[in-house]
Amino acid sequence: MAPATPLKRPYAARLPPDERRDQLLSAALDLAIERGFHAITIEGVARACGVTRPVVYGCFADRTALLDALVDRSEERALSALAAVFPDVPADGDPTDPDELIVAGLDAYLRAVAADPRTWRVILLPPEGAPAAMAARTNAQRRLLLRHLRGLSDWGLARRGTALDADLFARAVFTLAEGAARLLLADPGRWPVEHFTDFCRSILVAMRPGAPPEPKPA
Amino acid sequence: MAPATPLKRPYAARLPPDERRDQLLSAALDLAIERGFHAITIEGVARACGVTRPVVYGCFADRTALLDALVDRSEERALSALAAVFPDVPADGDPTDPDELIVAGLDAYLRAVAADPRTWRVILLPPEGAPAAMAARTNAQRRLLLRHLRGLSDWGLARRGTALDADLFARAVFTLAEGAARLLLADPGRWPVEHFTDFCRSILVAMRPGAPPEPKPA
DNA sequence: GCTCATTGCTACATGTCTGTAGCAACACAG
DNA sequence: CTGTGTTGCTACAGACATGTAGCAATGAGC
Repeated sequence: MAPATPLKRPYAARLPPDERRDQLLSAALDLAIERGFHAITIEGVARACGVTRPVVYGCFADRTALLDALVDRSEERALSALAAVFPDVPADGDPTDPDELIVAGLDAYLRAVAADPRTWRVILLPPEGAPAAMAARTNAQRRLLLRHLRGLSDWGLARRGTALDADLFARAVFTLAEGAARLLLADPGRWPVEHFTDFCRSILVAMRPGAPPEPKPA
Repeated sequence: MAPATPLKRPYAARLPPDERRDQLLSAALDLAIERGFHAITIEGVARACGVTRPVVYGCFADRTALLDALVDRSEERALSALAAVFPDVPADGDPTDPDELIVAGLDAYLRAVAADPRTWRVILLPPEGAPAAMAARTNAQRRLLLRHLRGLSDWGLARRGTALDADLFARAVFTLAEGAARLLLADPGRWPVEHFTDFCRSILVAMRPGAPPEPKPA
């Protein structure tokens, strides 16, 4: 009989290894987001690409290598987005307003998250079954980021003349920013970014020291 | 030969079903905390109690039922702890200071978490492989709690004369409280509870409407 | 059109966990 | 000490995912 009814599988289109690799990673990410990481099975990823298991093993040594590659890619994307978001600690004479620095940073961060939700979902709202290695790596990056925010806080609180624990302040800002990002991801469309930045600005304004001290002693 | 060397298994002590059930659940919780939920395997739980698999099946219909029971127990414990923490919305004439209400609530919450870390760890720092059903249930409870906090915020912000979005304020307080609790759990001993309550009080004091420059940015 | 390196497929062997059936040890009542 | 019900054990069968070996289809270059 002619192969008019290729019941099993219609011999998938051939792809060069690099493209296949990318395609498989994207499919794996979709599976993780929609049905959890435990749904990232060799068979599952292969099916999602209309391909059989040995094809996956052609691109990744084993399931662990696939997951590692997925985490690598997400981390890479997130970090490159973050690099554009966070300002350096301003120099001594810099006239930048600390409050506006925070608001601008929050705005940029939230827009970056909204612009690439698939990547940030995996980081901020880890789907079921996320590998421990991934949590470890995102937490390591969080610590680095926190260190940077701590530097900014030292500078900003001093400049503002606000007497607050800089460590906890940095952590609070970070926690709230991630919380806002989670709301954005969980319910896109409901929360315009300005909703959060306006709120942030209101709080900072409310916290303005009523009688501002001397701007700088030299 | 005498059974001097019971190589395989020394016939575990017999327990009535209720006690066995509790023991199995505790062992499962330990496994989840130490090695992730995927380590909760029938065999693993049984071994941890010095028992064989059919004993587990005597107490739970299957693995899913075991996990459900574990989630039930955690939820129950957490909710009964929370019930003692959160105050009702004060009546109209009540002279309670809103800021002190927040600080006292935070204090009580953090102490409740510190008093039962195994329960709260599972909720606030879900180990690897946590079942989606569990996340769904804790999130449902979070929504309820948030509703209550929203009521308190409406009252407190009005009474204080602070013009802030009550919904976001409630969410912010909740997010920060959970963040503080996570720090407590992740690194017990490093963070005295007063560290957080003092910081919280400092912020609220700084936000006292002493000299609000302009209420709204046109 | 043929050749041949490349890409994908079928089929197998293995390991780990689940869930069940039927037997064996214990301990308490009398 | 002996019966009897309860609790635990050994042993089996099946599901599902992994990872591998060897064959088959494809299509670009001559």
